[in-house]
Amino acid sequence: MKSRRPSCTDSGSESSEPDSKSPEKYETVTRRRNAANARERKRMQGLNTAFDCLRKVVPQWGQDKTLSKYETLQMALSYIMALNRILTDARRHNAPHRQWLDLQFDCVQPENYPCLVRYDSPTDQDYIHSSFTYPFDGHQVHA
DNA sequence: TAGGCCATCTGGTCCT
DNA sequence: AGGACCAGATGGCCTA
Repeated sequence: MKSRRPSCTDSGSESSEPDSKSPEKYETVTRRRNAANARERKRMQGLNTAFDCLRKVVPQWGQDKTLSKYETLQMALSYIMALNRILTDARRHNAPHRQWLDLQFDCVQPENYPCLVRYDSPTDQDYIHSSFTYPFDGHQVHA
């Protein structure tokens, strides 16, 4: 995790000038602003923690570079749709053998990444690739 | 150097 | 009144 923002002081509010007519009011405004900044920082950190959790669950091709927030959301969306499709197809084909369903879930387990899937056959490979369509091109979601 | 991504600050709005 | 959430602005870091 990068630590940033060396140019701005941690306390913030240097740039803005609260009403300086009353020193007390100035202090109150400054204190509240700093508190709000701290809360916002904490909130964003929580959000980033959530993104990190999501990145761990979501497939990630090529581990050299972490997904951006936008990419993570897109990937999560695509991942959910892929899983949903697997379930739908299982129902449609009446899934006579639970083994089949297990195989599909096996194929999209995160621990199998970055390859994404464990291919048992060329057919499986095609199926999963068609199920999982993260839109690297143009950030479009293909349903 | 430009563009992408990000952290932080800030003011506004809504809710408790 | 104060906290949570949000979006815009700003500036730093990194990579092609």
